Amino acid sequence: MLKDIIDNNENYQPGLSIDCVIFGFHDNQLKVLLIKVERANKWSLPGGFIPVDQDIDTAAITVLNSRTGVDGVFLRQFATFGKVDRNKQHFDKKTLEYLKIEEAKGKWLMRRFVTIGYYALVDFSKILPNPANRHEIVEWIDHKEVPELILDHREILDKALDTLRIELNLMPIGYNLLPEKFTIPELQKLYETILDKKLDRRNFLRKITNIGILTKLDEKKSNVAHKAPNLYSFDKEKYDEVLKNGLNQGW
Amino acid sequence: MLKDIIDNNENYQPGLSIDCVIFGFHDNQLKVLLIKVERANKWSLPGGFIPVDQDIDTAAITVLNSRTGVDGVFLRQFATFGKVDRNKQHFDKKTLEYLKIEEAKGKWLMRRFVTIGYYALVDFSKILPNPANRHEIVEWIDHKEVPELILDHREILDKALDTLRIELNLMPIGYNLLPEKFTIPELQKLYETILDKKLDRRNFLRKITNIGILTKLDEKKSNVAHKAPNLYSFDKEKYDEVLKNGLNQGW
DNA sequence: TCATTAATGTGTTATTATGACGCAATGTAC
DNA sequence: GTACATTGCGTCATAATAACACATTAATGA
Repeated sequence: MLKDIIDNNENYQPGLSIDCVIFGFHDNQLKVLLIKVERANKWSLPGGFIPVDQDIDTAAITVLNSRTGVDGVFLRQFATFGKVDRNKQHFDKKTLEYLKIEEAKGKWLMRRFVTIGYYALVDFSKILPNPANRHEIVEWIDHKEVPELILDHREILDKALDTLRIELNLMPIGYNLLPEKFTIPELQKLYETILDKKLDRRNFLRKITNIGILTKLDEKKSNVAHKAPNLYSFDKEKYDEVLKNGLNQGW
Repeated sequence: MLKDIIDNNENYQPGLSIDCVIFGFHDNQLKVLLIKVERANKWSLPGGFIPVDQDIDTAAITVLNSRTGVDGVFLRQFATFGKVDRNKQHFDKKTLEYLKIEEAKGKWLMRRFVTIGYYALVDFSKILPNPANRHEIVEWIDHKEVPELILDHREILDKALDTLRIELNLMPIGYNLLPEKFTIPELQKLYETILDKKLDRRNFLRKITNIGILTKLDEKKSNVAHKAPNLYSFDKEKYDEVLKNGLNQGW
């Protein structure tokens, strides 16, 4: 893996990487897919390098796909991070020794790196977190309980969430985060979780249905306490149309 | 210049550049600062490389500052462009010969480049376009009359304008694009130019004043045909506050 | 069985924001 | 002076939003 890349580092863009913030939604919680390598004591965002013969968007899809197995999902570039010392001393001599990387080749890793941030929205239920190898742990972690991350990954994660919050006002969200059939309260919880604030049930219903991207199904959710809520699905055609044109016109 | 960078290319991030879309406003037109080198037949965005010991934001400021002489202006990263072939065959052998760059060193330039896009809003009246050398032309060009650009610079420019249009709905714009004292009709023209659509005079006044970022001055614009419009200035404190918190809450 | 409870579904009202205008005021040009 | 273009201020109908009341539903347990 990493060693293969180092050994063939001329096939990759030097000093440039990709990090993905992969969001999922489960148990009314916003989850983030994080990775921990055996030896490390901190978690990190799934990332990767950019083959010289691949578009950066393609490289991002590869990163996402290798960890989640899904493709065709919502994936968007949101920012590029390039503080001078952002990866200072990340790969020290000891780590290189441990990874059995020659010092000469290790220099490729030790140089200053700029990273391009992407965020993805995926259907939690369809994902089986997929470790790249047996030395790696991949896990969904509640975004409110994210532990200390390596480098500036915390900053990257925060910026991704900020972007998602802003984009919530510009486009519909949910198609990639919820199962095919869902209830309005579930969709509302998703919005509330992302925005980290309570919304009025009745006003939410009116606003979300007025957008015209929902199809009310002739079916109720089963096995629930209390009144069974109606099931809905997204009208993909209208959803994509709104995605393209945006929600609010503003001026 | 370029030759100095190539000769000391180990001091710069390889395969990574910065391009700036610098917007100004003059004669009720949105202008873009473009560059043409003597030998080239196409215009390009002002750009530069990233010293290994500089944050990318700092490098962007350097690019902007070197062409316009101003600093402390609005400068924002908006996207990173990394199609595989975006700079394919941009520097060919002939060009390298012309620039008196040895073939070995020229390889640094010929590799695949990813570029980070920044856009800036500057006060047209305060800027003296500043060529980096005598082989270079720097000019303000009406955004509606931008000629063919090199590489994917057209795409970069379009994306910058798209971003600006979206951000117009999220934050106040004008502080960096207009002189200190301005009239409401001038501000409206700015909005209309950016959005490329007509706005109702009276509704615009109401909406823009309701934001609470304008100070009505006890002064009218002089030397104008017809009724003299009142002068306004931005209340910087409130302006910055709204900039930070955003305009629309949406949900 | 049936009241309790905690959800969902639907509707109402007051307030605010928006879009589409009317009209008077101002200052230049003739 | 009058014509004219532009600014400044206001009105009105409509739409969007926030706050809230009440009926409905289904599981629970006395």
